[in-house]
Amino acid sequence: MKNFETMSYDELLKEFKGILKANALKFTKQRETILSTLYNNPKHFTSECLYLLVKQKHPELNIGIATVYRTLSLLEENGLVSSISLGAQGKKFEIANKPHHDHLICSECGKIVEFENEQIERLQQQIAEENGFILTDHLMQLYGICSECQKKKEDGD
Amino acid sequence: MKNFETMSYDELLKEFKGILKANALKFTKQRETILSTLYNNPKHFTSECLYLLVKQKHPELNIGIATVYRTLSLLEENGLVSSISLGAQGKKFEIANKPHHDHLICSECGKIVEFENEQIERLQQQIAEENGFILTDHLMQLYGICSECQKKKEDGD
DNA sequence: ACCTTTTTGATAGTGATATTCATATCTTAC
DNA sequence: GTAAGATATGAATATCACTATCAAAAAGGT
Repeated sequence: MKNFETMSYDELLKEFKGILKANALKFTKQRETILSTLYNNPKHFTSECLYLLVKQKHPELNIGIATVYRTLSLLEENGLVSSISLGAQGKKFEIANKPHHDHLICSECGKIVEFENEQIERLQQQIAEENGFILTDHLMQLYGICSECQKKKEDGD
Repeated sequence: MKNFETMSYDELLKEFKGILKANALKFTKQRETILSTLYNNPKHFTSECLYLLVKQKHPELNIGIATVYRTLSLLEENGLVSSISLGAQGKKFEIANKPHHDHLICSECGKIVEFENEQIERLQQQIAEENGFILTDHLMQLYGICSECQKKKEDGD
């Protein structure tokens, strides 16, 4: 898979158009708007949340929720967007123009901190090999209480 | 949270009764049967799958799917069972009387291999600390293709 | 601009899980 | 052991996130 790290929006868009052409798919306002919204808001969106934002910022498009789901799947399949499944809080998407990273999540306030650790990645690779697996992906989420919420708790007591 | 590792069934049951009493909940045949079924079948169940097994083994209970969901939630909230969310293949539950472990999952056939790696655990702890978090939990799932599915793919081509 | 193909939004459908409610079952107090 | 008061149950229904369907609209090669 291509590496989209630190790509500018123009480069990303060019990449997207290439993918569309290669698959005989069409470049539409809706698809472009979803991509640019994700690019300009580098945070974690649920499908619903992204739908509401696009609807609000671009009412003339009259975008449908189905298109958001379809486009997110398309983008994810082609590696332009990545997703994480947070149990109760649903599935969240983010633009994949950042280096690979995992997530540290505050159970109290939902704050997400991104991190990256090569040593863990190597160990994961090793574990997969030891079990005869070809590693294709992984999910690592650390849950805890962030410093702010720790303070709040102390004050509360 | 209490540590339920390598607990015998009697101990587990005593623990469960204690939890029920503490919350003014009742000890019922259904709840007991679900706990014992999980204990005696140390594998990963979907709710549906567990429902079918209990229904088959204990037809006299005439258990309802709603009770299975309710009981699994209750057990999970109290740490007696743990779950993992596999995107497409649903949520799976297992009894939590085993040492802590993570999961290596085959994306093709859904096979789950359990593993444990102290070095990764230590690194996770360290990452949380560096970010000012108190680590309470983590989720680590490695996705790949198991050796059997690798063979099948080769034969198919 | 035309013609073919793909995309769209609205709507209905799906599957997993949650809720409702009348009845059944448990626990406690006696 | 039994009655009284509580919670739990199963069946049915509702909900939620997501997917499929379909007629109308838009894209893009010519």
